[in-house]
Amino acid sequence: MRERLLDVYRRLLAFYGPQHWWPAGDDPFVVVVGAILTQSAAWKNVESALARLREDRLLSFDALLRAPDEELERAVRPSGYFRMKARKLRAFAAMLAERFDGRLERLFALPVGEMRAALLATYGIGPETADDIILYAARKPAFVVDAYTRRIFDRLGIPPGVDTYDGWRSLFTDALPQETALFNEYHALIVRHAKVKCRKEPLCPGCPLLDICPTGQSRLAASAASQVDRRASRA
DNA sequence: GTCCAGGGCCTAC
DNA sequence: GTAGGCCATGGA
Repeated sequence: MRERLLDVYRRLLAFYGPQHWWPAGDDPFVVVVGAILTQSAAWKNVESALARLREDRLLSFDALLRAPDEELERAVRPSGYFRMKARKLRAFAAMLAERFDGRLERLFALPVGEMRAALLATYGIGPETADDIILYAARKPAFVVDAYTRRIFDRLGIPPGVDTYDGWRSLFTDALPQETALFNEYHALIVRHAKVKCRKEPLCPGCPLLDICPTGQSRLAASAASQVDRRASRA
């Protein structure tokens, strides 16, 4: 499995190049806020919400704690689900204040398993957002599984042991070397690939995974066959 | 007008 | 334990 997963990774990296997701140097607190705001939202809308939060000087845990509901909601509005997301941001800030003296580095100093448990116990942080935060903000190895990951690997005929979030996650974490940089780039490449080629209505011609993808091959075979049919019926 | 985007919570069965 | 509804804006 390790070689299959690395093969997919190498193909995607060669085709799309590095994605530069949340590079080192980005403020980890902003990365956490972005991870929450991006839940079921387009990244462009998240950027506009982050810009408003920055303008309103709300990008700190104590500002998130103190800001009136309306102010916080107005700032995060562009990212959608704005009432829920304002509540989630405040819940994260409250957790940080209560358990870690408001210091992100204390949360991030925990062993990954404990950090993940603390995040999952926080309102609004589910498994994907928790792994997002561990990987891109704390910069420790956690593989982020999203709907794109499931779709792409399902089409590749690479199923998880169990069809749950943790089942999908261990498909990767059990087989791959535990390297933050690898997990970071792999997830970003999966998202890119899902947007460019492996969409709900996939664009298989020219796909870098085509020769290892049974779904893509059968699609192309079917479309080639239907072209032959059309030519035959015209003749 | 319809669909979807870097999910998670809550309720009902 | 899980299927289904709900949360909501902005761009294609």
